[in-house]
Amino acid sequence: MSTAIWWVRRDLRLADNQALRAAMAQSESVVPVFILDPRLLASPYSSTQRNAFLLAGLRSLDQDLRQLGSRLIIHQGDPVEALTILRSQSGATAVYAEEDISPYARRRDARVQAALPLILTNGLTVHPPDLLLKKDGCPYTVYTPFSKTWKSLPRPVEANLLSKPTALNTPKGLPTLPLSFGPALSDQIPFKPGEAEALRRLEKFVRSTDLAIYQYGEQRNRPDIDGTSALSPYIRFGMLSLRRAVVAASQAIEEAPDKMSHKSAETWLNELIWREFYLTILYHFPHVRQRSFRSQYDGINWDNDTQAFEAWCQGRTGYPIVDAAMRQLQQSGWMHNRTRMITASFLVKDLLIDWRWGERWFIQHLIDGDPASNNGGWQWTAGTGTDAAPYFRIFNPVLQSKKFDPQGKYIRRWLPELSDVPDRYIHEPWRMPADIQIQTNCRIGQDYPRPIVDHASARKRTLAAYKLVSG
DNA sequence: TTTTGAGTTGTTCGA
DNA sequence: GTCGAACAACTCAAA
Repeated sequence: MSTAIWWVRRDLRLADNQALRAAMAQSESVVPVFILDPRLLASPYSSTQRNAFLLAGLRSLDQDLRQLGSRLIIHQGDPVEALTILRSQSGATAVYAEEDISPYARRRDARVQAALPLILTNGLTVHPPDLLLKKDGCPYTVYTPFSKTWKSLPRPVEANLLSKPTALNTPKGLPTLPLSFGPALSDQIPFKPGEAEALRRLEKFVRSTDLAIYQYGEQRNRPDIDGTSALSPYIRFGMLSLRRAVVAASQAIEEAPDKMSHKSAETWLNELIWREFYLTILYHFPHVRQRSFRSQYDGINWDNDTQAFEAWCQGRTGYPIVDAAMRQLQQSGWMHNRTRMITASFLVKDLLIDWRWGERWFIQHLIDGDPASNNGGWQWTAGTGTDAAPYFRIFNPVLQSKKFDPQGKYIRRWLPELSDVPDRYIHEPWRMPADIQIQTNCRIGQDYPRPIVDHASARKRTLAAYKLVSG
């Protein structure tokens, strides 16, 4: 009887899993394995809560596998060694895995491929990154033409998605580690791990009676409203395939009742394509993890004030929208997309701190932290990346706050010390007269920090620093 | 090869 | 208070 190993990495799902499908097609018996790679778990880019989410996700996958008569094998250690051991224990003839594109993953897979019969399948992206190219054969570096070509290619349809396997034959008696170890997921993390939860959320977003996907265009920018799909942690770990999300988006676009709804659903699809764009960029330009995509910006003379950086990390800059967002990140492991841009712009352009410092802090705290999207977002904000914001486009944290959190609901949720501050001063509490500061228990400089920089002068300093290297 | 049109997410200033 | 222009030219993709 032939046996194959299904090596789970960031595809913690049974439905629409091309690696699992390939393993099942080639073998009567399949061994699902996850390898806890100490190099990843202890990396300076790892996050305790993201690791906890992963481990909880593995427990959930193990439960799903038990229902099929199988189970998830856990190994700890170097992947080449672990797979070699597992191969001799199980008598497997091949290892199947979904291709990953990060520089570390590709080096690791090349090492495994040199030692073992490893077969990589597509599935992380809808269109493989080495196939979606310009007519001259080079990769796209601008989003709009990339997305046009992406949309011109055949779209996945529901019928083509593999339904969940109904049974999985796995050899018995393989040694495994218990999944009870490791950090626990904090109760403050508003994401329940697992494939079932991912699908429930997707259904709710695209089909619920409140038509969330059809209001996405307007509501997605409001951190005070639950207007986003909040699917990013699930897509990050493959509890939901990008392909399945695209199918849902395409159906919603087709069935849209009016023009605005149509546009909204199209906007959400574009967000999925942005994810694919940045995965493709990292695949073709791995140097972006170390340096600016546009090399002239490596010469920026950053201020890199460690005290200012610490204030930003801890949410003590004195700008409420920035501080609320940074506390949301630390407490809940997630941050709204609009405030990711606001806080990133503040770090880079108000504090003149190297975008890589912020990139690292985000990846150390985000449950959905993904090297490709995180790097793409930071380089976009810093103006150093592909298709980046022009460097003179500097967010004004007060205007952004007034525009996207008009009543200060988001601010008050994450900054209880500002809960009694009147609406009039909620976006810039340092303007409060002294008597109101006392009445509302919010003395600036004591209960809540004074702004650590003046936006107008910080803006001028940054424009000058960028101008020096651009041109 | 040269040319042409276009490019996620803004802000500030002055009329 | 509202509006358009300036920010600053540059790179990319495709004809």
